[in-house]
Amino acid sequence: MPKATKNNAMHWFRRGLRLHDNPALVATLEQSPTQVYPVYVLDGDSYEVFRCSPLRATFLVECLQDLDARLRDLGSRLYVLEGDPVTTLPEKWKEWDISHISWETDETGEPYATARDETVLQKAHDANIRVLQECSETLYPLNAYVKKAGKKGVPATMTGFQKLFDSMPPMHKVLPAPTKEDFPDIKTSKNENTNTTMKNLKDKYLPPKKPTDLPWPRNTPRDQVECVWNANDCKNLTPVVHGGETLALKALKESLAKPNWVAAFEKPKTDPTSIKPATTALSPYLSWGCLSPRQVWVALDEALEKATVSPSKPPVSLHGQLLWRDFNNLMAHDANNETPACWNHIEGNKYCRNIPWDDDPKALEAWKTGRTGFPWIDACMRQLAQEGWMHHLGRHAVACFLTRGDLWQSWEEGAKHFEAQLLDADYALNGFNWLWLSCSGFFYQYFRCYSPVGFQKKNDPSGKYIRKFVPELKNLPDKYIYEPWEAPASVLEKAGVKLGETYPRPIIDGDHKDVSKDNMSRMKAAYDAHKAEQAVASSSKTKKQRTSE
DNA sequence: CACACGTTGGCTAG
DNA sequence: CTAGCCAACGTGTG
Repeated sequence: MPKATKNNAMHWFRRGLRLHDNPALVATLEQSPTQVYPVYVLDGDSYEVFRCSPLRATFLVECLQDLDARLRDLGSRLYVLEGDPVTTLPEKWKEWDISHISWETDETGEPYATARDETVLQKAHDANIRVLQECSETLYPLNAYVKKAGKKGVPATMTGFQKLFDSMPPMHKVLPAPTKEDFPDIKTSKNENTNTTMKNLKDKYLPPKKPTDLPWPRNTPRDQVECVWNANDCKNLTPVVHGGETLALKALKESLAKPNWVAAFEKPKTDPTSIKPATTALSPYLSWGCLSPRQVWVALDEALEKATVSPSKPPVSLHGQLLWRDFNNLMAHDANNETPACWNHIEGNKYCRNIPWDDDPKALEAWKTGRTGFPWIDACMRQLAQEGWMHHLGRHAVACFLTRGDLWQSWEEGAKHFEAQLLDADYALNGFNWLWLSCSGFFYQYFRCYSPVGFQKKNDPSGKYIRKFVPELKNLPDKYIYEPWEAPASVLEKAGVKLGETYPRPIIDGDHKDVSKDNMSRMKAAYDAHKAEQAVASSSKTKKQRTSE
């Protein structure tokens, strides 16, 4: 029998945990491979798993289970490997006689993924394996924005980004999910070897069943892992959404079922104290890639066609939310392009002002655990722990409180906690929003400060949101639900609240008004110092230019 | 150099 | 419910 040219494909899922609009997967199938191995590598050191709460772990497990089920519907399956992709993948290339591999490009410059992909690329080259990479994490490839922006560089304001976006050519069309016919049919395959291999793998490399099946980071001592938990911590959690492409597509359909709601959507006007999310809550699906942003974009277009009210516009509209996402990704890409690995750090981040934050582990811990003594802040933080989600404006309030507003703690610490806890934790978006809220970058009006007391009284005067997530306060009368320390002793007693025992007194020294005023002058000083630094830098630059002339 | 503007502040007066 | 002030940021445009 003549030896056929080998043509075995591997598609490596990382983010992009979906079949629809997956150009890298399609590119692999277009090679008409004899066999296809869709793989996912469980990697404790990856950005997604390194800091991973039980809720995030559960979500990932659900995504992988769903992906496997959807592939099985097409006569294929998912192979879940474990360990460092840099060594695990090459082992399987050899074992499975792979000739080409595909994956969705990570363009954000997230340091772990960037180094990992460079190594895998090199090893594939050495092993004579063809690599097919496609961009589908954003509406346009980030590189396409960079090219279009040209010499003057990418815009660092949303207005500028919107102009750039409007100048882009038509968007790449949404690719449908592959069908059964796109996958090789094992049953009719005449290749004996392939059939035997597939049979031998039948009970191997199955997706994880529970969150505790996920690996811990390989190179970090257990006590230094950011988020340590066990099976017990997985009980009684109520995730805002469950993982997987199937549920993602269903949620998308349901979100857009009311065209007039879509058209009228204005993000700042949605209610953070709603018990059921007042927004679409599609962000976890976009973050893990269960949903394609282009798919959402097109679905929004279709919904708007059916609307009878005039549509809101970016940046507050639903389309606008996708623009923010691309903009944030572009900023991360640009920051990391110049000084690698800086985006979720202060050090070396060209978009971040260095503000001399305090370091108070007790304050940080109180914030993380929802025990600051400010019921609205604590309710938000406890919703995060309970559901893996909180409304965008809640995130604003707690981020402001932790940093420039009250506690004066570094946004890096807040960002790490969000990365561990949020189902939608996203490298680019999380970094951008912490820069914004702490007034370290992109937003500078530090005199606009959220009140941890009054901010949501307008939406929720009776404090039903607080009563749900901070149940030890649930019997307080409306008048004191946002500020229990103002309540007379008799009222507290009647509600069963003992301040300092059943619920903390406010963590800050004095009134929020006074503390935030003081912090504003600290911001002013930090900004002045920054200005002075800039002046020195630019004058030394001018000098250099003169000397070189 | 002046001025408008910036996804989503708080507060008070009317 | 709205307007205007608070004290006053940086960026982009003319």
